[in-house]
Amino acid sequence: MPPATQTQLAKHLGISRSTVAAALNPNSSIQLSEATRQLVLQAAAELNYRPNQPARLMRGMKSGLIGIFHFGGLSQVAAERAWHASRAFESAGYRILPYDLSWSPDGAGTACETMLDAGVEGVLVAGLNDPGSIAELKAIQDRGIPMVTLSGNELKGVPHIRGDANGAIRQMTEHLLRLGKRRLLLLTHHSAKIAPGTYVWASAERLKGFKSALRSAGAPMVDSFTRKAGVQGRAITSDMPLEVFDPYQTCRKIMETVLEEACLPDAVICGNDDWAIGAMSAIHERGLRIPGDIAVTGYDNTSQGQYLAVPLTTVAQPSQAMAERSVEMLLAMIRQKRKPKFPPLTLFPCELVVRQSCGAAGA
Amino acid sequence: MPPATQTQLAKHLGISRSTVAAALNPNSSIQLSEATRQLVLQAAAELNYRPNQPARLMRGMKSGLIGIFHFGGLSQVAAERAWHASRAFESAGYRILPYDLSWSPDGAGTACETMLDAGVEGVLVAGLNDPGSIAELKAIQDRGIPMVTLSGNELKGVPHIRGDANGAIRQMTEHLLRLGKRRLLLLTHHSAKIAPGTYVWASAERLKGFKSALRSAGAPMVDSFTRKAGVQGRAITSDMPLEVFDPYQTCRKIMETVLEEACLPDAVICGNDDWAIGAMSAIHERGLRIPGDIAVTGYDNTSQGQYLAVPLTTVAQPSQAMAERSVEMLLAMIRQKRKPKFPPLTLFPCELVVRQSCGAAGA
DNA sequence: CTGTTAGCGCTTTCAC
DNA sequence: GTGAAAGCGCTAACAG
Repeated sequence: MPPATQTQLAKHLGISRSTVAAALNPNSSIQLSEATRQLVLQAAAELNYRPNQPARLMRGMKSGLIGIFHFGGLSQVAAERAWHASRAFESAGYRILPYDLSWSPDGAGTACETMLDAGVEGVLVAGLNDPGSIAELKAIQDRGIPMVTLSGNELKGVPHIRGDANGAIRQMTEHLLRLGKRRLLLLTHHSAKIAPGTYVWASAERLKGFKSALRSAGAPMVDSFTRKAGVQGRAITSDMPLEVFDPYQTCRKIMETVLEEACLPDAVICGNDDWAIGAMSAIHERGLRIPGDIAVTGYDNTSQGQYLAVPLTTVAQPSQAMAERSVEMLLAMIRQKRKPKFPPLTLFPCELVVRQSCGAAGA
Repeated sequence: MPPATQTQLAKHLGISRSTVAAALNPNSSIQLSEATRQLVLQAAAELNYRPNQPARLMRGMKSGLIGIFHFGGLSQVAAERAWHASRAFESAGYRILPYDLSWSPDGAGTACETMLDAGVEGVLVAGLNDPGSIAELKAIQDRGIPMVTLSGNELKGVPHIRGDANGAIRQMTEHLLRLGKRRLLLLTHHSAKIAPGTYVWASAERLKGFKSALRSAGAPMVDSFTRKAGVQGRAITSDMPLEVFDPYQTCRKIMETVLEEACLPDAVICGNDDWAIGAMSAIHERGLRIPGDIAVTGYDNTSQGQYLAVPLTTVAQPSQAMAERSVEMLLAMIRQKRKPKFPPLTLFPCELVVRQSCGAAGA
């Protein structure tokens, strides 16, 4: 049941192939009578004609396809980014080839080949954090295919767009200090398998913001909390492997260990909402109260946060604006022959979403 | 930077194209000396040769690609199905083209075209529930491309695999009855936009199981609960539109309405875990206790269920086995010229996962 | 073992 | 307006 070809249409109608081609191709250089055009179009519909993409690609035609890599379909922010980007590409007349890399434990290798084979004109890398995969994207970059990275890790020579994690965590820390918290714990992740030299901003920038707020408050960073008076800050950057289908687990384990120590934090700033949920679970299990005993905050403003027993204070990124900006950039790069110069880094400010888990009175 | 072609390799080496082709093609009918083979292979690596997929496709070669449609990347079961299916396809030597339809509000139309253009040899429809999309898959079916549906809606003439929701909900209902629950409420969803004549098994089968358990217990189905003694069953099938990024919302709203009634249920059986979380949130908001005042159960055994303030009793499907079975079927259909006859429906039994939200003592 | 040739479906250029 | 012909990169069938 393969669809009819132009040759078949031509034979069927008793005309030449190029006439058929011209009729089927709206912006053909060659003009023909409306009558024949309609004749061809009608026959095409009847005989179930369908343009053969491989053949067009071989002729050097554009595919109209944009590849979207993302990582972690389960993560709501990742999904939102991809969603908004998809909408934007589609309204610009492109089709998308979405590829969820969380299903490719062996990295992005085959995924890149599939994209290349499909003839993508540009690639949006939306939230790729896997250390191995990011390197494999070079295959696409080397082919001269425009690329933009949106959140996730950076790739040298590729414009990068992300939320201002530094500023957000600084704000969050200041917020908790204002609420009277004194022993603040920051929990982030930094894969042990990451390629050396890679800047893992997700953990590094959060740490910067945390430290900067504490510094302004004149508080020291410690390795473990003490009962001394005054504010103390502490950061744990885990390199435990993450479970694909249980994003809560890692932080729960970390928190369980922390809760066995002599002096506990009274506020825990988690790197994302899933981690916050894991931390909360460990805290509840221990019979402690949130936010009474320990405040917990997240990052990403996923919908779950609103449905927890103690609604989650978190950080909201402007996902839509970020996605749309990245699409604009990518399309500009595709359309202009001379590569437009975009800044290597575009930062979007984020907002605190104050609910109850931080212990704010007004929540 | 397009990769080198075979012609370029041949020119570079001063040999004929077909020699190059034979060297590059392991199972070529033509044998050549190891020396020349190596020579070609080395040159291929040096000049960055990469087979041109469109050209091979045009020669009628197999793509080695399997399309996977899924719906709801945010849903963990959907992701698990896709994950296990991907693994299975890959270990069978196929590459996959994953396409998340939750990003295509306009249906599966363009997605189908992209798949067709890429030359997929088979398509696995994993958990597609969207009413419009399912019809559009006919485009693929009509092309004679093997297809299997895994969970989600059925498609006429396509083998379908799913969990035994009927049996699972019957078990769940019996379990709650055994725990002494008397006013049982079943909450399911059934899109209003569904094409007439479509069997929406997800809600229908759950309802069957629910009714069958109640019938065995001699309990009537009611439209609203009363204070009369004895067991009563009630079912609400909502057709509210679902929010892509907030799967909890719908059931929360339903539950809020229910909680305003005079006589409340003492057990709520939700169609999936997300709904259970939404229901729990409404119940907590109201100041009621789970499971003390109202027991709540879910379906799907997503990881979240373990991290809730009251861990969720739910139903676990054998996702991996189901995914692998569907892969086996699809591959058999692809490999055998004469279509193997598979049963139109393959049912997998599910298991209760008893935690605390149902009020079981042993939990 | 190697080289030549044909042709997959399409677009484009050039003659009629 | 229409037709003929070339060629994208590849494979397969054949001849040398």
